Amino acid sequence: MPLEIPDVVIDRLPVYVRALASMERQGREVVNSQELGERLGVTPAQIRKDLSYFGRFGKQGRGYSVKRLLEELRQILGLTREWSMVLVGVGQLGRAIVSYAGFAPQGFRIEEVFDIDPSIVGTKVDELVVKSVDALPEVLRKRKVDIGIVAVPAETAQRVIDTLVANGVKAILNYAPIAAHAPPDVRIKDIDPVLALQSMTYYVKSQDARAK
Amino acid sequence: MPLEIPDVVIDRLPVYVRALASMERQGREVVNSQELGERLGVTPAQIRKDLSYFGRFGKQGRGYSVKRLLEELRQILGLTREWSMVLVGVGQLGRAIVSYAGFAPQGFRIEEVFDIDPSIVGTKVDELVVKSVDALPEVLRKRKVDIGIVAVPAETAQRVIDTLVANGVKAILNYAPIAAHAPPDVRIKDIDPVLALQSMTYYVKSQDARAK
DNA sequence: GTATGTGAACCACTTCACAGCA
DNA sequence: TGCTGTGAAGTGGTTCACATAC
Repeated sequence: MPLEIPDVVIDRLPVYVRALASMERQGREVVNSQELGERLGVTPAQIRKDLSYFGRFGKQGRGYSVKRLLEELRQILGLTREWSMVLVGVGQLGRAIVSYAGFAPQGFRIEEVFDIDPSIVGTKVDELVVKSVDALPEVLRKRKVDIGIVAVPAETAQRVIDTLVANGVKAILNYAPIAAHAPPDVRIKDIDPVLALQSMTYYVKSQDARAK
Repeated sequence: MPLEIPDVVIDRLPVYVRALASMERQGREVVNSQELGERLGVTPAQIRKDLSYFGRFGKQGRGYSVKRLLEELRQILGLTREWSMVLVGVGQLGRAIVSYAGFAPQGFRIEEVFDIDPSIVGTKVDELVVKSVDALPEVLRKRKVDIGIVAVPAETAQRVIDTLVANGVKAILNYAPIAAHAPPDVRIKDIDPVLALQSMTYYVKSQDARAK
């Protein structure tokens, strides 16, 4: 229905969901844009505008029903169902991702894991038997896989992404330190703590200089 | 010198650095904004404009010296020195962060690790003896610590951040799933794969719907 | 001839401010 | 009365396009 919703808006919705879920657990029934904004470091107008892209979920003079808004946003984002993922790259990083406890409670399941190293293939990681990357295309064709997680070294990351894309994966979570390329209908999100650090240093460096 | 440089520009510089470093390793001497842009999925004008905030590093008709530009950007970002970090939270995630091989080569060193759990305090993680969070303020006052990494559960994350801030830490890498609060002179970057996944589902969900 | 550096034009997102509804 | 929803205004970042320099 809504045809031109900015990406930044979509990126904020999960943040709202997280806050609302927390409030719901605390038994809160109603919240207004003012309070939600303070909690999230966002202006109230921003929140209202964001929500207005999708409908009218509030009640004037009252605010938003926490439960209702949470349900609506989950619906909008597609968080009411399970999402199946495959992980490629079972090194240290890959192992950490498999055992990360944050995915499952939110409905994200790693269902298969792959690696290129023959000495790893066949071993178990957290209940999952590591398969060869050679088997990746076949598995992608057989199973319905929603999301690919890439945790291979930089050199092979683009190739892995190409394979995922070629076999119909439309969403990729990329931990490799590369600027990944993919067609516009494929979403890629990068997780790169080093880039995050390297931009923060700019500001800290400036502050140091000023302090002197 | 830098009048009003947008945060987004600063965020892109490390990406340029990474690409240039890769090109330097490959022996490339010169690059123009066109090619760099294609490599990174950014418009050439964007690159030129970004760089123009800091100086004139190119040569008309030729492009940029890879070596020179790399040096300049590293200087600007403060990547020519080592940065000392502390990690708070030595659970599964924290351990993975300590052993992450990507930090050290870029000059980011985890020098101390802390946890609240008495059964973990005193044990070793990758050469580092885990200290009690109670000792965190003292350590921060004694040692010069540039960056704090937060890998504790959501419930305690804000408290940890407050402690870091109260003791002079100006940059925080936050892995906890919360909207962290800090004064404006403290930079916080969040690493949250779940938020990344939860926004991608929006688009994949839409595509699925369209495909039917 | 070729690619940079940059003011100006453009575009996108954010914030304002207020009408409208509970 | 209080807070939402939303056009309109404002802000900030991106892209254009060309003078400039090699």
